[in-house]
Amino acid sequence: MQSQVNRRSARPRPSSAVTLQQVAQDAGVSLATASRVLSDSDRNVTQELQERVLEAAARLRYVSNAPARALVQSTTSIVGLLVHDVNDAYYSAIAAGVMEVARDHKLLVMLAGTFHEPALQAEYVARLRAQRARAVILAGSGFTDGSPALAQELEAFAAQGGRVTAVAHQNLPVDTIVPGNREGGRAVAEHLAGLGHTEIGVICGPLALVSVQDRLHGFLERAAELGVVVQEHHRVEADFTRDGGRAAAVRLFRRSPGITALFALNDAMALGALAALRDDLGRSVPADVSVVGFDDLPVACDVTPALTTVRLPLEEIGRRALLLALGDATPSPRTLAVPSRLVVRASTAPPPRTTG
Amino acid sequence: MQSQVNRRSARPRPSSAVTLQQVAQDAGVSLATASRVLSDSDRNVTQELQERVLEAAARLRYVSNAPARALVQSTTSIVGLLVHDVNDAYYSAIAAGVMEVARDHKLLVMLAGTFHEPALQAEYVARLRAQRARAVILAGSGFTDGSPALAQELEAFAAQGGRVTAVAHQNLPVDTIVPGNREGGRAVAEHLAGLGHTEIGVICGPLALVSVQDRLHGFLERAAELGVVVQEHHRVEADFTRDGGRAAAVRLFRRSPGITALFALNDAMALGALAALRDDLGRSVPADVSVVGFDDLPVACDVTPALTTVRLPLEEIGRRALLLALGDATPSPRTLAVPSRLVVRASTAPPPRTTG
DNA sequence: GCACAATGGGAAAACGCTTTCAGTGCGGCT
DNA sequence: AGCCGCACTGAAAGCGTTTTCCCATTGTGC
Repeated sequence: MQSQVNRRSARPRPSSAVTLQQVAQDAGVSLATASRVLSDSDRNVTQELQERVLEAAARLRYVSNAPARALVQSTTSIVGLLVHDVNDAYYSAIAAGVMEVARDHKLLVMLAGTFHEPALQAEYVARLRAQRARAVILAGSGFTDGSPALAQELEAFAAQGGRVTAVAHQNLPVDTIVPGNREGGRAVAEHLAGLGHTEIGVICGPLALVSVQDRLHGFLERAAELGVVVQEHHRVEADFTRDGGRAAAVRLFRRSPGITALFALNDAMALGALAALRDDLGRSVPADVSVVGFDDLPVACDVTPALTTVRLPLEEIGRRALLLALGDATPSPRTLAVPSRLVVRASTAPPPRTTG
Repeated sequence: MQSQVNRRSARPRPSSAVTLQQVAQDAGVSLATASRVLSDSDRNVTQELQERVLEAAARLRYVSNAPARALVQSTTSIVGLLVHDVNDAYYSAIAAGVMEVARDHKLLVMLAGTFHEPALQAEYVARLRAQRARAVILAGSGFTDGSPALAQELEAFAAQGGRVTAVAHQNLPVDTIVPGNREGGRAVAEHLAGLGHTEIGVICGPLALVSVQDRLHGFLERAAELGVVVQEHHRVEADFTRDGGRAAAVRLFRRSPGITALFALNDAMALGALAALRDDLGRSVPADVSVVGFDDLPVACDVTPALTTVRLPLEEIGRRALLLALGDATPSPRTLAVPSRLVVRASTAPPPRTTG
């Protein structure tokens, strides 16, 4: 007895949406003709009929049913954008670049926040596959162990004709953008070593992240080349966030008070470190301790002292990522290197004299 | 003779996507049964068949064709989110709230950046209507003159069964979230007047924006009540950005050097003003000039001095906006007030003694 | 003036799915 | 034992498009 009620009330809606059929009727033409007028087909339609259809469509405020269209064409104008955290300036910047290209190409962007859960990442790719999205952009850095579930989903997506671009991922058989992480790490090492620092602390993000690994290894590599050894206990792993950076800085200085320079593997953590040095540790920057970040988020030049950091052209990365996915599929997978650049500001200086 | 060939080769792509038909075949059941198993219908299917279908689906990595599904159900799990600028922390925060609720409700979010062009706003609503989106959230503040094109599109969208929530809009016949803009403005007036400021400059965003108007009027209203008159030439209109705020601050102080407090109508502009005071005007904050912002973006506590501002619970606004759109449609349109709160930090202090 | 190509319009098929409707086999009741 | 009803499966209709196929009409060359 309840099934009746349920079934009725479950019926979604009258859905009074205007259909092409109605437009055709209103214009006094066939369905086929109306379709030809409104969906820039290559078939010609008489001026006269064309106008009648256009007018009817405008009058009825007709917009074509995208799902129906997608069904018959088996493609859509949707692209997916996967990020770890929507409310992170790093991803906002990338997203801005993506949106720009999307606007120019009349594409719709589906934004998916994975909330740092790897499982959600694969799930979203599956859903995007279900949507028959044209492309997916993995903006968030990948994990060094390469999640197999994600790889499988991407494979299925590609098999279906979807395009994929990954940013800072490893071992994924898709077009990949390689930001100058390693190179940026090297530049930081050079800068700090050049200033005369020898006791350098490093605040890492999750070591499982590809970009963390690249930045760290670039840094260690170049530091070693320059004769600066970063001791194991001068490195701490932290959340890739402001709070993570703050806590890590405190931990690090409690352990090794002699540190004169701090390299945080992204700006968010550097901001936290700055706060910790100022509020928790009472050290002044750059007089007592130099601080370097990574990414060059807009905030970097608004803090005091302005943060020395490595600039990654994030919007450009977003643009390139989508463009790559929109380009020829033939010589795939390709990789595209995007260079980074050290930006020296006020947060770095030579180490204090070892007053004795 | 050619028709044979054409029919095969004209098909857009092999589109090797797995269909439900194939799953059914693989499982040795009918299309209907497979559908019932995979689309949580209310009909029962034998344990045995259920397993066979599930197994086949997993083996073939089947995901249902969302457009096809949308076509028959005439609804989707898509919600649209319209913002003015993707790369603006204000919208990132709202978006984060929206994404959170979207994740919990298994919805897909289409993010549309209008790049401050009102025309794009209406166009995106139309495209979202074409997509049969379930709801649209207008996160960007509306214009006081209420764009008629947008209103029309929204009406059409609603007529089709779509839900709409607007944030800080006026005269739109849709559910609306009213952030405590006016109230926040009042709190700022009280704070500054209480400190003893009488020469207060205001850096406004575009006056056509509803939220700018609300913040400004709340401020002026309360200031007047407390006997503080903000002269016309102490108010400047600027871009709602950091650079806009910076330029405006310079302009304002050139014109009226006697100002002892500055109220920027959002944090981005306040940041610019801080930079201008420090780098261009050589005034110290808060000793010479007090500065107040609005929004309480995460940066606000990272700048020096930390910014006194009005906190708007942006993520909460995002969550509420989507929840509102997902709720009952019956008692619509509704309005939901979200309170703001003054957060006093280090950028405000009593005015300097009028040294004579 | 007539076969023939070219042009443009309309009927109908197909896209992949959900859901209705009609069936089939089975157990329980009188 | 026969019938009804129950529980399930499968065939088929339809969602709103695009696109094919076919037809009618017109213009063209001999």
